Amino acid sequence: MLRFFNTLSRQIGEFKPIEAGKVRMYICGPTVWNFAHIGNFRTFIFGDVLRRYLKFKGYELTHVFNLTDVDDRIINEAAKQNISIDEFTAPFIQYFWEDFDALGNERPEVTPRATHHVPEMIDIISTLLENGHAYESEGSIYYRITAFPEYGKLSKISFSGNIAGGSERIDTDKYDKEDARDFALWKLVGEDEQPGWDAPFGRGRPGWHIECSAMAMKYLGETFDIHAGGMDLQFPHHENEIAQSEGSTGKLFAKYWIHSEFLKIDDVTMSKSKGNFFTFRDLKEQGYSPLAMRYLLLSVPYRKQLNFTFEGLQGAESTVERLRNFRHLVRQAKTTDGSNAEVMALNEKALTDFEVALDDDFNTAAALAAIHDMVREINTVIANDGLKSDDQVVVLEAISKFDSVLGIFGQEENEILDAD
RNA sequence: GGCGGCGUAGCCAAGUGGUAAGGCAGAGGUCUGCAAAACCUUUAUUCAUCGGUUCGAUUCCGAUCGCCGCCUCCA
Repeated sequence: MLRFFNTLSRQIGEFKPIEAGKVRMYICGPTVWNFAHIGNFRTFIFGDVLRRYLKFKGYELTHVFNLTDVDDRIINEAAKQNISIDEFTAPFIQYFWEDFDALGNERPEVTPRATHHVPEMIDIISTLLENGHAYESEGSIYYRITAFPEYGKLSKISFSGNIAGGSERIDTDKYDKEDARDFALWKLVGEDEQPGWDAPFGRGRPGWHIECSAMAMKYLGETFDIHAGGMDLQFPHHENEIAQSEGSTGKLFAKYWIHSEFLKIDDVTMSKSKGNFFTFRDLKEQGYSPLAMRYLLLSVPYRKQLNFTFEGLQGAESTVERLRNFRHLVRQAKTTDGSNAEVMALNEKALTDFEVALDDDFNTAAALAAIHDMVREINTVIANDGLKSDDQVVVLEAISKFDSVLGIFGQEENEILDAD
């Protein structure tokens, strides 16, 4: 029975999809203004494991993973280079998918781009204007938070207690909003200014949050099962998505919310703004393998902060090598007919432990331990007694099952050795 | 100021009211022509500190210290 932590309820509970046997899931993807760093990939790799595990559990999955290809950073960078935002983002989109694939992630069913869904965003904004959840001010459109009493239900942020320590940031807003918390749905853009889209309420460009609402509801419906993303998106991004979506439909937006924790480096959050980040390419150039990076990022459960160190990455490299050697050893083992009860039992136990671990809030650390236990024990059997033909088959099947979820064994590179 | 999380061996890390999974690194050994791989043994009387509850706490409660995050663009 799959159980996991739902940010909405702040509790671990059983997963019950809206429609039996099917899961509709949305995960916030990258803003393609730069190379994604491995902190970003921690979330995306976890999302991939989440995706694969749902399939492992037999669910039919529709997984939407968006690309944000319009925002202030992109507009500014494109302007600096005097090119369109599409020209600016094109290479980063390509790099992103290259890195995403190289790290062993499966492509989601739908990977929409924000700029291709502006009409959908305009529709939602129109609805919000009609039903009083949005208003116009100086040509831009803002969300009226007072019209959505449940605002704050995801992040549990209380606005009654004032933010004495840091409120000056909110109050410095230069726009004319009814309430400091209100956020932009549509930003006014001049006639010649790019990028800009025509809407019934004026030429402009979408706010960040509305993108995800529009893409999620377009492909998954007004209510869907799981919405995931990084911790930092919990507020305000996800809170605002809920406000926009539920404000326009009057229905529950997402039933389960999952947030993955940060990657830290030297005990500080790895982020572009802090400048302390490594991209996939940085590490690749230094000779580290994608499998080791993936292993390292999965070795700590997703709800716990992970401190990135090169010592840890080096260790992951050794560990992955050991796992790959094991598979190779099993494949190569000279077998005799029949089966060994001990191996069969070890195999069963590993599969059970693996599933129990992941059923328990996606405990990848415990799932890996289950694999290691099996590897060690069966290595011993191989060293002492050799392998029976049936053992070989079931063990290879088990590895394949583990890897259908985790993706840490990688491709078979030494097929020549197994050519027989 | 508000809210949340964390503190387990050299490093990463799971976990439970009954006496510490797993991985990496280190040490010794087996195997091997050498090496690699693999295997075996070994590495926390102890789970930040101090109290409390309990027959018994790392696990529950309280306090303290330390670290991190969100409240502002960020996976």
